[in-house]
Amino acid sequence: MAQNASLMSGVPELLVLRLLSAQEMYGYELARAVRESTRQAISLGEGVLYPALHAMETRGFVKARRRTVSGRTRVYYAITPRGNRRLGELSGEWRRIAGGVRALLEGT
Amino acid sequence: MAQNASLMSGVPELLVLRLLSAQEMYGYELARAVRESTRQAISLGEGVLYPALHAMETRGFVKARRRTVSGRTRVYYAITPRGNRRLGELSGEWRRIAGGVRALLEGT
DNA sequence: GTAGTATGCCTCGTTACACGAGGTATTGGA
DNA sequence: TCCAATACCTCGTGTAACGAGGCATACTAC
Repeated sequence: MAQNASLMSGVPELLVLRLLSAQEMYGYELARAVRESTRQAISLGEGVLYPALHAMETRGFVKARRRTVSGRTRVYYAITPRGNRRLGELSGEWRRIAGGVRALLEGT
Repeated sequence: MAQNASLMSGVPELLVLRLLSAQEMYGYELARAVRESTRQAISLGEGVLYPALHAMETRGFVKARRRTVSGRTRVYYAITPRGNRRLGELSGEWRRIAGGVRALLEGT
């Protein structure tokens, strides 16, 4: 699936935070969840997902917790209160932008 | 109005092409039209608009035509066939992305 | 046994682009 | 005479998506 950098900006963070607001998840699981929840419309490459997660951790939006399951190391991420606020901001922005684009595209 | 770079990527080009697909317009006019058509949701700064127009001209999506009106020089832009194809692609991408985001946000 | 696929994490370099700040110039109204 | 609106432009900065590459383990099929 051809991703379009120039239309995806900010979206990965929004999607990840939204998924984590429902439950703790690990990276690989998040990748799958994004594909499924967007009905294959969006797929986050690992070169996008992992750096995004690290950045969000640095900024205090998520908290990481390593855990080994059947010989494999997973890094589980949980959303923080700060991350929840961020999610609120981002989804507000998204609604504003998406609403504006839709208004213009459908033009009166 | 605080613009959010990380959610706007690719959007300016899409909006401008869509407006030009209805009629020829000049830069300043486009800026106003974007604000109005998006119901003040989106405002393209000149540092975004003009470089975007130049890039689109270079890529053959629009054609520029200078015209002096009452002592002021305006640069009118018209969409090209190539630009129309580009518009089709971009709006398809947008629908895909926006649909995916909406599906995930509203999630079950 | 061993080859291939799925799981699971990571980083680096490139490219693209939004944005603010700054610059120039003319017109017209207070 | 000053200031807002019109109308164009560029440069530098910062952010972020993306592909390609790398590492390692588990499981399944041949």
